[in-house]
Amino acid sequence: MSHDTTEISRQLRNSGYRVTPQRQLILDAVCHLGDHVTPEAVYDHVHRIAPTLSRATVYRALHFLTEQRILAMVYMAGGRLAYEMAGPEPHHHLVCRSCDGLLELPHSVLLAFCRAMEAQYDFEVDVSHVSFFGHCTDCRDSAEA
Amino acid sequence: MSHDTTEISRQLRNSGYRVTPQRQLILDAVCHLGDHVTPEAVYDHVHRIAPTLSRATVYRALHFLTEQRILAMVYMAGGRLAYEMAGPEPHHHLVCRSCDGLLELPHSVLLAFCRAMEAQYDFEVDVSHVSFFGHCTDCRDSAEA
DNA sequence: ATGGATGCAAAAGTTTTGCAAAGAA
DNA sequence: TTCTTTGCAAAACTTTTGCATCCAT
Repeated sequence: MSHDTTEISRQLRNSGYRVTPQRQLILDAVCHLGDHVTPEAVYDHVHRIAPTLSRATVYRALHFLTEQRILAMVYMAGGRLAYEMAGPEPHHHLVCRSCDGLLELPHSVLLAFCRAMEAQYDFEVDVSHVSFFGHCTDCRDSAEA
Repeated sequence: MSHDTTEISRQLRNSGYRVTPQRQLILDAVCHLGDHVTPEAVYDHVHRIAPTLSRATVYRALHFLTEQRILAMVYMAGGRLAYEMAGPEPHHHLVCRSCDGLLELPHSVLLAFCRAMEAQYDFEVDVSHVSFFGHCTDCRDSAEA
């Protein structure tokens, strides 16, 4: 996924925050590394480009960009956290416990379910991101062998 | 929830594992502490009863008992892991991001959804436990105020 | 120039591991 | 007796924090 640097910069500046080279590098890294990027992977990537960029800055930027809804947190198998670009439309993941691979799930498949939870349990499901864990075709096939 | 000590002991011994006082204490603790028990909470609890029981033993026992399907892992808000007794019937949780409270969801409400994932995406959702995050009635009400 | 952001280093928190000793079967 | 499990301590990891400095605006 790509991102609109100009638009994001404007959004941040309008809110009184600053667009620093570090934040841009970190955002580019998440963008470039894909779907479910761990803080450590981001650090490895940006640190090669900017050796003084510290882990603290990576963690702070990931939190910050998530708060600004530019990134979204993704729950991986084993309770680990990762990040990805937050699209305008929420989407969800089927996470394979064996290979850690992700399948994207359009938001529509969850809508009915969420409404049911609301009605039956008076609970507002956070639809910004949901992960389901399990096993993908490939891993099931190799397990059967 | 309570547990059948005799039955569990037999199961473990039949598989060649040992039933130690530590494992019994840890299992009792999870049982007693309820629905979503963190390793640290287990440690605090058992350590008061058996001061030499170490954190390492708690972690090892939790992993072990989960592998034996006597406990189940529960994903909490913020990516933290917790444990609970694994009932014969899988069940699921609505986890409130504000108060960390849990609502139990019967397995039946997920069955249709899982079957759809299987059919549409060829992905076998692990139905042993699923967590949905969001906000419960109480927290929504207080947020509105 | 101002105040938000960074870098460093240290601390805090969590989970894992090696190995000798203990103890369940 | 045998072999799993424990306890301790140390290590490995992950994430957070204080504070002086830097720099985007």
